[in-house]
Amino acid sequence: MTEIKAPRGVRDILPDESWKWAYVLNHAHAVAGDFGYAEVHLPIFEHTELFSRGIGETTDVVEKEMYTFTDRGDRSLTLRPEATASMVRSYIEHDMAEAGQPVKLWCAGPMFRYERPQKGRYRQFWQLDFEALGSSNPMVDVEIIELSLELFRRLGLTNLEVMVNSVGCPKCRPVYKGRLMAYFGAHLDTLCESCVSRYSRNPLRILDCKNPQCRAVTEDAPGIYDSLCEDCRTHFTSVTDGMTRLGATFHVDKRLVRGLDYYTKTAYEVLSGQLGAQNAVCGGGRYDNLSEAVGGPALPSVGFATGLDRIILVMEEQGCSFGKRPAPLVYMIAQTPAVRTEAQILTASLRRSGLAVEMDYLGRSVKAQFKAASTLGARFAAIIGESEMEKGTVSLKDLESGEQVEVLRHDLAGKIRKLCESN
RNA sequence: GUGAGCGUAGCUCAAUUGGUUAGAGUACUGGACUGUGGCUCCAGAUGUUGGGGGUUCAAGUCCCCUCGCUCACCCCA
Repeated sequence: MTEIKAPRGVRDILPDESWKWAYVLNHAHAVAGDFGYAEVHLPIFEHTELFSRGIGETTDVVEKEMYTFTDRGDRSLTLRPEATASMVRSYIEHDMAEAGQPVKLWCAGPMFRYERPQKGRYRQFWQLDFEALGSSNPMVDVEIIELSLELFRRLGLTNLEVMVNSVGCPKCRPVYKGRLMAYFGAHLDTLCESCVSRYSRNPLRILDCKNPQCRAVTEDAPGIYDSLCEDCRTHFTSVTDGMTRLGATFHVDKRLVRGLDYYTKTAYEVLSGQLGAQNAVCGGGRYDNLSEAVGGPALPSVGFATGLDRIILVMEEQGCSFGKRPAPLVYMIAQTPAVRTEAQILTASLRRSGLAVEMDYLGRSVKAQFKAASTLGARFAAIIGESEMEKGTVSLKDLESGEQVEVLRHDLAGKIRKLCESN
């Protein structure tokens, strides 16, 4: 029998790494609290229709990256490739319009896209997703962007680039699209093969092609600002003004477009040079028409998603702190086989008083148990041997200072606490 | 889906123009130190060389297929 391995593009987050994930998630919880976003837990699969209609039939995500399957009830279901559509679905389904607007929600969890794995890109990857639903106020756009930046600030990330743009709305985007097509139509022979196909499907995407020849052409392409309608123009100005007021550093990038159809007005990305080709740590923007696209009421909203795997990758490359790796406070050492049962009783009683305690189950030598205590990063070793057994005591060694005291068994937890406080 | 590079012990890597029993470091276990960690020394255990086929007297090494990993295109978090 051949060894079964994890499927391509998915991975195990093992103890060496999982504590770092917890660190980042803790900060996400804290920031969400400070900004007034409530956590929700959404399903990992939805009706395929939610994504095909919400994200857009002709997007790459829907066309070739979804994990779609039929269940036993013959329903077409899809592992979520992103969370925004589910958020909107949930808002509509639970009539959140009744609550004060905007409704501010966030969630964390795995997303699934069938793509060729590479640095910072997995088939199952975690996103933190924040959404403010039910407001068209540009100040909410500013809050969303500031929220993402504050999270990165608290995590100690540096050298991030914030790119902002407006992608217009159904009123003015067609106008811009027309102007783009008129422009690119005259340059079709110089564009790369995929840009030629983009020309007919979604000419805006030609703008972020990395091909040098295409870039040269897009350099002189008409910018979207001249085509924006009054509403989109003032909205965009309000957003950039708001960010400037908050002291945020950002670049207006007229090439920034989105691969998902639902974006309107504000689009933004946070980039890091540490991620290789997959350089987006965070992406988001406004999506005033997503709700209607999936059959809901008008619901102007703005939000962002950030990749947890990528955040951690960048943090590691930048040498950011993840706090302290969890370690036992006390390692219980049994000198002889005869006192092992006693060691377990002591371990249990310390744990019941809320202390992190570890002990040996391999019957290893005292020396090896001390070694394990050091390796695990325990602050104290509690030693119980024949003489302690007789006297009803435990020896307690501070592994940092090397000092050792002998205390009565029922004083052990108190003594440990006292030593922790005085230091 | 396309392209390039790479698969040897749990991990990081050796192994001459193809050459006989595939090694070292690290980690692990034990000992030196029979009740005390980090340092040092000694000993022990560990492999279908990713899998399959071919060439050859002989394959970890060369060829083909396959699987996987990595990076890039594409797309995005």
